[in-house]
Amino acid sequence: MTRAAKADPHTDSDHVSDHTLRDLAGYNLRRTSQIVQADLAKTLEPLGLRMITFAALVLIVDNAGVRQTRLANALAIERSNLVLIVDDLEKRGLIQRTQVPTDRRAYALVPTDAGRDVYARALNAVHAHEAALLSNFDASEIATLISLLKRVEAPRA
Amino acid sequence: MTRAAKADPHTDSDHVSDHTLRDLAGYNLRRTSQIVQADLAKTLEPLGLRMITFAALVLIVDNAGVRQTRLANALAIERSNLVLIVDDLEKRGLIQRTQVPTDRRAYALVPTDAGRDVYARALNAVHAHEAALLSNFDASEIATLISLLKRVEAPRA
DNA sequence: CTGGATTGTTATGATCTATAACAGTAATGA
DNA sequence: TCATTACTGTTATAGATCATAACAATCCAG
Repeated sequence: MTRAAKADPHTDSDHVSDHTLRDLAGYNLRRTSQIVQADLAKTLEPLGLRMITFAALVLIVDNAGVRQTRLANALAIERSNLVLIVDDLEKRGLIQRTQVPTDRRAYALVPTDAGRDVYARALNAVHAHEAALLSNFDASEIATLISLLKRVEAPRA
Repeated sequence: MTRAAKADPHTDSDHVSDHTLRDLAGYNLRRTSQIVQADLAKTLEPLGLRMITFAALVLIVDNAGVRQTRLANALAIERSNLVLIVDDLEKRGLIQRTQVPTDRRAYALVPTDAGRDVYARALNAVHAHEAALLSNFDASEIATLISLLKRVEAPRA
């Protein structure tokens, strides 16, 4: 047996009270997000995708022809950090950088058939993951959670 | 004027649709958490605290005498990473590593008066920050948000 | 046409995190 | 008792993540 079974009622030495932190939305947000992201990463790993790579692929499929700067804005990451992500997607044949006729600086990002296929499979995996993650939530609770999260974010948009 | 005022109704080239991602709890969690953490960091910066250092200080004040391994568990970080955090708090005179009579390997972490003072001021700042962050939420909505976040996390505890 | 802005890119440093290894100490069980 | 095992704090290290600055090529406004 591990140390978990230890019980020593006359001392609280193995209980750390974190109620002060747990009353803070920010702390709960941080903790919950950490857990969910770690879990999601495991879900996407078999598909060879990281969270941010998956998100980029989704936006490229849903917005064929999008350019990198706009994609970076939508993902709330720096243009410079998007470069390697797009490189990765392109090297694996999931998207292509195509010329924009009206602007020779820019690339229009378009998905390949393989990209659309991985998109579909990844999305299924993520949806299954979320269903498992939120198995003790009903539909309205999930909607409430997402709605509240968006509202926290919204005033800054 | 910046580029923001541009409007070109016959093309959606400056609108990136992210509804697929926005339907995912995990993605919203990630985005919201990023924003809140960045904001919280700014709140704590004037006090010389990082998020995790603040959290550690709170737990040490609320659980005087706690040992490092238990503190790391409560914060969900590695023992090794806690060392520098505790070093920092100790160097700045906010806590002390004191000997545990019954176990010469371990240190009992106790706050100093200065530590309790910074704790109080930091907590006030964070509470004010959260009030501003959630200014368009009523009390019950905040409670709901925190409760839902805890429930996502709970099955893994 | 020219100066300023934008696009994608590279390089770089800061921060954060997980892992492995270690010495010292404690606990366990034969 | 003593030998093995487990735990504590620590150090070192490598990976991931992220923001910033600088750059050439290109576009745009006056």
